Amino acid sequence: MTQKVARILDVARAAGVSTATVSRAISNPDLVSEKTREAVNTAIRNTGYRLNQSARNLRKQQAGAVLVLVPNLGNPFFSGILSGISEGFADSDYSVLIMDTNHLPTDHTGLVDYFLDSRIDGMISLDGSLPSDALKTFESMGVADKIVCACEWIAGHDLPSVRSDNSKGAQLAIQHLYDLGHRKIAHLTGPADNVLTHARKNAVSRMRCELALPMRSDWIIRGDFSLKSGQIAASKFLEMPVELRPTAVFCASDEGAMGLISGLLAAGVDVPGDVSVVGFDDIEVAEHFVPPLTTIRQERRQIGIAAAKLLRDRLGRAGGRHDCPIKMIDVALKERGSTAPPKQ
Amino acid sequence: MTQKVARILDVARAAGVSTATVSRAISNPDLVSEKTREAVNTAIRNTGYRLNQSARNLRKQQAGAVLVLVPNLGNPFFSGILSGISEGFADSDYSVLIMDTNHLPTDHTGLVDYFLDSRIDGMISLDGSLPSDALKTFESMGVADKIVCACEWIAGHDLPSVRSDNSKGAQLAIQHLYDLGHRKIAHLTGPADNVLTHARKNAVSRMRCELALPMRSDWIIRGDFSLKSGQIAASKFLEMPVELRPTAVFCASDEGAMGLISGLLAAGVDVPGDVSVVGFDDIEVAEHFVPPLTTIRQERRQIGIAAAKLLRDRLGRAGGRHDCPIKMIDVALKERGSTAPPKQ
DNA sequence: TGATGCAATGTAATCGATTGCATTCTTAGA
DNA sequence: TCTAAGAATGCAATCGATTACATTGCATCA
Repeated sequence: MTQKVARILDVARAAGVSTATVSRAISNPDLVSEKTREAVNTAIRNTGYRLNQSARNLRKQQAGAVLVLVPNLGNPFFSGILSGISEGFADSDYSVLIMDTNHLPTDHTGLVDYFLDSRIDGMISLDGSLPSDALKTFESMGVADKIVCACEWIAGHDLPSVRSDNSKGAQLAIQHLYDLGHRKIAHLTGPADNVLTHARKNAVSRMRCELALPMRSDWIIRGDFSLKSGQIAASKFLEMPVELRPTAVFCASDEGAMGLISGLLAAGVDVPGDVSVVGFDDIEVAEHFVPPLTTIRQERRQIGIAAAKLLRDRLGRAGGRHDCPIKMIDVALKERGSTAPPKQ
Repeated sequence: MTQKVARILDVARAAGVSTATVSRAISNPDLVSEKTREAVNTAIRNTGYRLNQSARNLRKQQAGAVLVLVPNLGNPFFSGILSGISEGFADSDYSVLIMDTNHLPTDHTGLVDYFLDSRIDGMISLDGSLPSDALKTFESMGVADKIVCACEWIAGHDLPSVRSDNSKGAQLAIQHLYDLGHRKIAHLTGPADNVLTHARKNAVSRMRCELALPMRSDWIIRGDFSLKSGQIAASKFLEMPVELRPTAVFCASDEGAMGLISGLLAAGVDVPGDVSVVGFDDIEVAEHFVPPLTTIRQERRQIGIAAAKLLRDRLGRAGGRHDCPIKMIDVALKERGSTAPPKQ
């Protein structure tokens, strides 16, 4: 009843060749003759043969899996990237593991084990705050060249990475507000220790100089990308004397922007009537929000695909090479309903 | 320089025992003497030995991984469940793969391959809409008893599952509105073909009878759990003649509720002043929304942990048994700012 | 004609752990 | 003192694919 699954030997017998030939027909079709290849394929079909990944992995000394490290799975921003990564590995022999760094002990010991246990061959980190210790361990284990970053990157370590053009994004946002006529422009930042926060904040500062915009220190509002921090920003806004309030806020994340807008609307401050708001990310809900959010679109799926490609390249190679490509993905302004010219 | 990683044989030599003993010391400590066990452990520490999972998997004819099937990774509702599942497998030798069914071909062929290729030993599906064909294939392959459902379940198939007490949730919501004084209560449903939609809608109907609530067919608003469908529901609401409008809406999802509220607020209908809204799920943003959302809390993390436990039990057993436990997780009403007594 | 090279295929070792069976050692009971 | 049972351990086959190396067959060229 429970018929045994076919092994490579069964295929070999059915095709009248050796297991070596079957193996080659599968992984290196060029090495076998046209005729044999067909015989093998027929035999595979007839026997219902399926390659045993464990056996292959053992023999090839690989794990057949890669790990994606996500700072917070609950953040909808990451789904598109994961989707792209999955797609990028779909036609490969790698499985994609996903892990939330929130669920990891803070020292990331468990993570190191994954490599050590040869459960994964490589890693894509969407988390720029990997502890330096963990990275050093990876380096000493010789697997550091099997790690790539996406979206965020890790300051002080030369890891290949794929990222959006954050400077350009911030530039586009400020320029858009400027073109609408805004001059008093505030910035809601991300968390203090985040690389994206710096990149975006610096670009904002540069634009401020360039366009000779007025500046007040409380127009830099510290946030952390979250909805909640947006609401807090709203109360800070409301505390400002009316004449000192900015007429526009560029937020480093869509969630922050949405929280801010909710808070402002609830207090009777109209968006975009009284204040214009620009977000960053273009997460799914952005265009369904009320008002629909003007934001900087990140091509999340593309970032994922590019990161997958980058890692696959490195997995293929012998390793040891220490180049560190940085792939920049373009961003674009999505003009929607949350921005308008300032009241004069 | 690049020292070879220690194999079990190296440990055996260092401890002065056979590989069999080392293996037993690791996987079945009871079988070896106290003394040997210590010697082996010391040897493991000294050699820096790490078990090679591929080798173990090959020998034990297992994959060492389970797959979690998510209908839509972009939906923040699932993150807590994933977190629970990860936690439930943290102390096991299983890796957790996560896959979004959106990225799968609609016939789920790729999925079937995962089992066939012995890349996974079992599966947790958060998606109740797995095609029957795929399930039949699993049955004929004899792996159907390695599948459990969580949150959603699959109508017409006897799979073990973990789910929230949806009826109770709906009951609590309606009762809460009733207690506040509402009688004209509408229901924003989920997508038509979803098991949760039915469970919640049926419970609503039952409560309507029980409490002798008035009923109009347009008080059942068809939605699909999404933010957008909430906004659409808002326009439907606004189209109703004022005297026929419900004074409260129970939504089958938080996102739907949030979309609805946004739509209503934008049109000048106050929540909860003019209409009370109750959600379902208690996703993270719910309590940060404006107004904070009254909702039915699902213990997502617990669901995940329970599902992991259920699957681990079945992975341990020989298989073939055809019991089908259903674990019900309790829900609770979270009273927040989106509900209030109706205007009289 | 014989040597040479290349393409196609086969043989068998190998990856590293697990485990059925055999063996040795202990200890209790007769 | 001898036997038997049970505990502890070792030996060696095994999981299923890959691949270094060996072999065969054929075409080409001097």
